[in-house]
Amino acid sequence: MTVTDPTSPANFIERIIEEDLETNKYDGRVMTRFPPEPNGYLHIGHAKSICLNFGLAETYGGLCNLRFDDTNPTKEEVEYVESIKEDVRWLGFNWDDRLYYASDYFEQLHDYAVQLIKQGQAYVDSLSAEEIREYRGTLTEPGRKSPYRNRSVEENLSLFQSMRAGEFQNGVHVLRAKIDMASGNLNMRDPVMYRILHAEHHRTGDTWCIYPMYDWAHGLCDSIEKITHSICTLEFEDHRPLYEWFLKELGVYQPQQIEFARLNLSQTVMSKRKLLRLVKEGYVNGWDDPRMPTISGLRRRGYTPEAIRDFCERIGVARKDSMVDIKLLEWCVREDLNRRAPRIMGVLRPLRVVVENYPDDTVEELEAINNPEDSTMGTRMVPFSRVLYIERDDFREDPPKKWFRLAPGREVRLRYGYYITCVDVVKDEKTGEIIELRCTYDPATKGGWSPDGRKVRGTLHWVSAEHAIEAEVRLYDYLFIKPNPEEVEEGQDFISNVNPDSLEVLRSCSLEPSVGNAALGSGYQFERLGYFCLDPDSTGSKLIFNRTVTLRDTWAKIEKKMKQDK
RNA sequence: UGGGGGAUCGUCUAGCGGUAGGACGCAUGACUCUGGAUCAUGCUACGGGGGUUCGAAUCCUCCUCCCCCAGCCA
Repeated sequence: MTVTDPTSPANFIERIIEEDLETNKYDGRVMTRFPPEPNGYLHIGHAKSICLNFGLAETYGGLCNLRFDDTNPTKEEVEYVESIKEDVRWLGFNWDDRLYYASDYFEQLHDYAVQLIKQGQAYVDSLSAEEIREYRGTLTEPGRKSPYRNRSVEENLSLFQSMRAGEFQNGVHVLRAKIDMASGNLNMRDPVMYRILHAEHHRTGDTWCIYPMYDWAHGLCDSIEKITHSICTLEFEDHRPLYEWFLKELGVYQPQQIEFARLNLSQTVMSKRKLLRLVKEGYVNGWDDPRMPTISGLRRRGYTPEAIRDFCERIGVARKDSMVDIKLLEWCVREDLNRRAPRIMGVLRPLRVVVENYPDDTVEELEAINNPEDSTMGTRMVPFSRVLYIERDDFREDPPKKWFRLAPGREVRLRYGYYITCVDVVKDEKTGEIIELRCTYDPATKGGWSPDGRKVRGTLHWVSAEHAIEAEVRLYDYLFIKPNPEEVEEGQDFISNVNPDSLEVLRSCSLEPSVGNAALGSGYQFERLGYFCLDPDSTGSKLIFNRTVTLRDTWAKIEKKMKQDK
């Protein structure tokens, strides 16, 4: 009970697979697939599915295919295909040469449809879309049989042939499976297999004007690819009987469909439709906006594939609807970046500090550790001079209790530098705004140590004004103000929960000179502030950093608690 | 009032007839040249009622609540 068996299955799907392996159900094979529809960008919910499918294949010595479910040419585009491939690859998964498209199988799918017609199990229906809906019945009432349901095999064959040949306009006919109009499962009430769509397909062009529906195509694609475990989300549970019916009636190889609960993440939305709305209505700046839960957004934000994979592992796999706290995602990226990100000093809201007793013609290079978690990352030199910037937040004219940082008369340590004491505060005469601090330093404390061993609680980050690199920094907060954006007043929708302050742009930040050669996307820890990465909007003359996530901020908690206690 | 699923700490998840565990979160403390990291300690959980059993989160039964399905979307 206290020790987890490391070889035991991590979730119910692994348990099923292990049982199948034991009973030799699929000759010891494990074959999965990730089947996105190329009609939008991948998000963190897809990452869960990707990690699951590719991960399962990996742990059981199987393979996972990447298959585009491109059966609806009116919604799908090559652009999405490319972005999906990039995202899966970036996450660290490899499909080798097993890149497939449902459209690769259109001819086979068509032949199988002909077979079903010949078996008397599919028919061409000529009811309109509205009529089909009416005939389908409701949740509590059975459906009615279409008047076209008893067309002869010959007539069905000929009509279907004409459908394929383009002799009809959109919507005139459909091909339906003949199953059971009285079934309690609506999916079994003669589901549509093919519809007429005179549309250009991103891969097959105008070869086809009839396109297979999901239920018809998906199971057959799985069957053709000899998938063993076809993993999908809970809403397809009702489709499983149909999935099995098609394959059984056709007498072809039958994988098993297994459903799991999709990921919901607090403080964000996950449906493509809603994400699209955020983009279209300008609440964010595109699909890769760092506030978006898309893979491309997370990547731009500075999340690492390792962090995302770790997250997907930690959230587990089950059949229960749930909402994962976004704080777990944040913890995962901190955990990863803490180990790997080089540290630098950067001041977001600079406050000028003049060290009065420091010579104004001197610059010292002080040694700083690149990563205290990893000594192999070495050290670097940072310049120190008479005029510095510190963080405005690190100074209080009238400090509260437990304040370790700078205040009039207080002494603090400048990280890797000297101890300084604030001796004067210079203000703008008109506005009263603090524009400069006058300090003195103790030359004996070079490097941050005092020979007399006196205690200094506060350590501040800083940059030398003369040497600083100016940069823009974008701070991000949650996109929605509520953990569950769907929780709204009557008559409102999730848009009413958009956080108006999810983006704060700081245009004159000062960073230590060593970040001048920062590489795109690589993460840094700005000491005491958080993790940041260079944004692709950067140009040669202007650096732009995104804040990936803050560091844990104990002081903020203390301050918050003190306010609450009052 | 059809069909299909699901209910375990605040959150996610383990458990598969034998003392309900882990992670995140939160709280407190230790340590620290990042109020970071780390470490330690703690935190009102088995939806409810019956039953079987020496023993039930687990098996049976009744109930309650939640989710999904009426696209020629996936």
